Amino acid sequence: MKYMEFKKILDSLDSEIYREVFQENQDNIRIKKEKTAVKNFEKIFDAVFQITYEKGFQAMTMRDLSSRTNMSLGSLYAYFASKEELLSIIHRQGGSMIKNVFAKFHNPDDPPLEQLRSVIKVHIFLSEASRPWFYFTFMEAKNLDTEGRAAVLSMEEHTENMLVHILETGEQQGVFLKRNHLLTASIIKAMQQEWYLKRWKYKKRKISVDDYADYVLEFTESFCLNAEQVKYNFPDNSIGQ
Amino acid sequence: MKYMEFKKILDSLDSEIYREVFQENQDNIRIKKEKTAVKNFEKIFDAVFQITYEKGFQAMTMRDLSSRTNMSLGSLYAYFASKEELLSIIHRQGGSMIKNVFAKFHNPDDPPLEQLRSVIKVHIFLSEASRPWFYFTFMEAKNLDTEGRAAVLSMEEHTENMLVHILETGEQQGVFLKRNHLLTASIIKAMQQEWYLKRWKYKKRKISVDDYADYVLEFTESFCLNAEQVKYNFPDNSIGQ
DNA sequence: GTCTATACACAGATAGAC
DNA sequence: GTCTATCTGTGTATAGAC
Repeated sequence: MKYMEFKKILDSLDSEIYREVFQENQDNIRIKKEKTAVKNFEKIFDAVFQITYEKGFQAMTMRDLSSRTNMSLGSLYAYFASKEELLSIIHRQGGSMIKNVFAKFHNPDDPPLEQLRSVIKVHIFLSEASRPWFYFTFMEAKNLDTEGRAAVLSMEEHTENMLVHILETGEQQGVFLKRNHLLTASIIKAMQQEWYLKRWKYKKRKISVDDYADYVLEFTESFCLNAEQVKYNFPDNSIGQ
Repeated sequence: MKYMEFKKILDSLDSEIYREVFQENQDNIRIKKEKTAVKNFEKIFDAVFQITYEKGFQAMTMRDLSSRTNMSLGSLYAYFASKEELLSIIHRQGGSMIKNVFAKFHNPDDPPLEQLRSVIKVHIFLSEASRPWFYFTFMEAKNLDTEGRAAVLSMEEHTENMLVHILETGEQQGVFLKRNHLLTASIIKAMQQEWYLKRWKYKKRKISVDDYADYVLEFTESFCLNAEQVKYNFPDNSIGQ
């Protein structure tokens, strides 16, 4: 799968996000018209991502946010009760979106090698499509309350466990080598993270997200794959699609 | 090399750091006695690292710092002119320390494979020994002024170029495979970074820094090493020490 | 729903006694 | 060198007109 295909499928879901934000917080905000709320939540979120990328959430003042959105302070507070709640809304919303996408693209009945490739690619592609959110979550997690931090950690563990399970199944089937699968999973996650934390670097070097994902796959497979078994299953050079 | 050996060598240099901080900033601070300054700079730096790890530098107030160090606000301002200058001092000092250590442990005349192993290990070991500083630099880099950010980036490029050079030399000698060495270097850096960004995770799982460094090496070598050439050079199983 | 004006708290920083 | 007390700016948040 290439990034463009992924993006197309994703976009068909994407428009729902801000409607969800409105509906989930309907009781706590003063805005009643869905159309207005959706339009402005999008504007607010985008501005938060921009400013936070430049100087961090703590350093962002409500006046920064006001001037970037062209909304007054008073208006902003009609959409959320406090700066801290805004942080919490962004986190919650992003988290639920991520989970949905993963569930949609993951098929536990595929053979392990295919699952491994798919999980790695989907994670990198998703972090490309929603880079502001991934970056934001990583950098601002420490500003969350206890509950929020727990949610971030549980997500981290969830994706790691997914990888471990795939690697173990593959090992049992003789496709993957015997390794410390938990450590392998952590290192794969580190490579995925690299993409959204340092994207400016790859942009400068004209490395596309497809290039990067393929390289991560190659790196990972050279370590995990049982070469004998693979030769047996794929006698021609169809490996790597 | 094991972490313990590395740490012993490092400690013999380490005691100098706070004396350097004093001497380099002697003109800008009101404290005149070296002994007092050194003792308190150490206390201040440690407190900053602790608090920043919990909530970030922006969110740290001078009053937080005051109560954590048991020094009054007035006293603190005898050691630096402003909160921003404190940030700058910490960054500058750490940067110069890192460069010294790298220079001390890197021998460009060693064979490429040995250099690769050494650079990877030294980086991980150093980030273990000075984890608060590495973590601080990564998370707080965006709060620096233009000059400071440029320094961080140049350090990042410096270590990456070191790796690229080693991989190229090795390829020419037939020890390493032909790869996109710049991408390989970036991914190695991502694996190194994982250690100091997520150290709590490995502590929980009882993975030591030696375990982790060895795993990174194994991972990297399975991708980079030219298996034929290695067999030729090391007919027995002495590989990996 | 959005605005301006403002309350109130708390941050960084300094003065000056000891 | 260190302290307490205090100044001053700026941040979050709200009240109330439109």
